[in-house]
Amino acid sequence: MGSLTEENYIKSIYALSEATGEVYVSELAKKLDVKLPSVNSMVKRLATKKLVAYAPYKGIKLTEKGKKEALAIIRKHRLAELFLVKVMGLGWEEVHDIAEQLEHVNSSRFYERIDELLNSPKFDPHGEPIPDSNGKIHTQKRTSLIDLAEGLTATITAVTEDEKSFLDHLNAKGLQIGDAVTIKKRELFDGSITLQHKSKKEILLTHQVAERIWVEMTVTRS
Amino acid sequence: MGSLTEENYIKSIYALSEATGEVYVSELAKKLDVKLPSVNSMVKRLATKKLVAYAPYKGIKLTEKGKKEALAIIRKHRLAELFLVKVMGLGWEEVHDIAEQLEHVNSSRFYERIDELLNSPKFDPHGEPIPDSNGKIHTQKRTSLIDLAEGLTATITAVTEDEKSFLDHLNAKGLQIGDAVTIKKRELFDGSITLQHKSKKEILLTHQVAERIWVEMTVTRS
DNA sequence: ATAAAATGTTAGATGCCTCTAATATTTTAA
DNA sequence: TTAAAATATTAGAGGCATCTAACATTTTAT
Ligand SMILES: [Mn+2]
Ligand SMILES: [Mn+2]
Ligand SMILES: [Mn+2]
Ligand SMILES: [Mn+2]
Repeated sequence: MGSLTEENYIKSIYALSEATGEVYVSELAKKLDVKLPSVNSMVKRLATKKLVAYAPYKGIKLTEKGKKEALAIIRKHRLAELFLVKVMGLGWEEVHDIAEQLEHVNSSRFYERIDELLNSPKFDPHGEPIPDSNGKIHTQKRTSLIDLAEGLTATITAVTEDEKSFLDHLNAKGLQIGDAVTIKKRELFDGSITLQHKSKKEILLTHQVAERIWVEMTVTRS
Repeated sequence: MGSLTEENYIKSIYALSEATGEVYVSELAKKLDVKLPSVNSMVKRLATKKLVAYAPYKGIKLTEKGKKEALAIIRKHRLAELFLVKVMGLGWEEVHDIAEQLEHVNSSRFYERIDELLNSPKFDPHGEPIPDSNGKIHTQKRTSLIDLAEGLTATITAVTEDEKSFLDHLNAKGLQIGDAVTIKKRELFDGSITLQHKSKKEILLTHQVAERIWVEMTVTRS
């Protein structure tokens, strides 16, 4: 295992490569909030350790070894988040920051027990899939709320952010994973969406918020 | 809060000062398994930060600020250990190493919840007192097994080590905190002790082991 | 009072991780 | 095809935490 810093680089490279394919040194610098030369030298170190392959102007790519390490850290992060919610009773909006620390705990026993206590869970509290202990991850195809036509009903399965401010916002709106929602109105002007919620309340979401919410279409029978 | 390294220095200084009064740079070096000059420069840094007062050849002393920080870390360590045993179902012999990592987690929510779930516990799984959130700690006067006369009965309240090998040894002997034991025989030659245990078995302990076990005299009525 | 033992310091270096300032290369767009 | 934009590198430095090698001071025991 590498240092804490190294682990955070690997994790960020993985996340960015999922989102955008290539990862540029400059992107990584922005994500990690460090300056370019810092990233440059770390990427060299990671390349020496065969954790990444790097070609300037072409981007950084994790090697198999790097990918495996990334998935191990993500597994620990997500297991920790779910544990904090299910076993310790914390809110889904407050677990990410703690998991950022717990993901670096080096103890197979600790994570074995968490996995057992949660009965080998498949999803974290934000609907993100938890890689299994071999690093296998089930990526689902996802539909965003903004891609749903008026009148359709769907179930919220995940959100793409675990930043506290975003989750606080959803809490305030009364939205949770598992909730069924119907698209009442889509505004052409600003992309905002009005939902009909099980609570009978109508909920207005801006485009910015709605696009971060993933849903699964509710099966409709004739 | 300081760095992880700094926290470990503070904690070790506290532990050594409990055991021996003064703490010499050389002692600390041995305990932390680093060389003298490393300790020398760190102690200077800690002194700059007003965490310790240091006089060469006289020893290192924690300031009030340093003591407060030490107790906060010890509190987190011991809460974590008990949590790992009581909530997560790990054995008392395997929790110390994990707690060494968890004690550095920076999250008041995390430790608040642990404290609540455990109902503000007073002792860790090895019988060590848990400082309260203000750093107040209840130090008990302790009697070692080796100071008990033949024929007396006492209850095991704590052990002075949480090293795995020592606890594995006690597990193998079938001894736990809370067990009542009677001194059957004390050997003059090597200081070893034979116990009568609730399990009806007789247990032989070397001096080295017995001196690390604390007991409370069982009240005897006439 | 002196020598021995215990305790501590300085100098100089290294690895990790970061920075600013200056410069370089590659890609893309006019 | 050249200029602009995007991307990246080098040089030189600093803080933290560690080391080895050499040297220094204080305490203690004789
Ligand atoms: Mn998270
Ligand atoms: Mn999550
Ligand atoms: Mn411990
Ligand atoms: Mn303990």
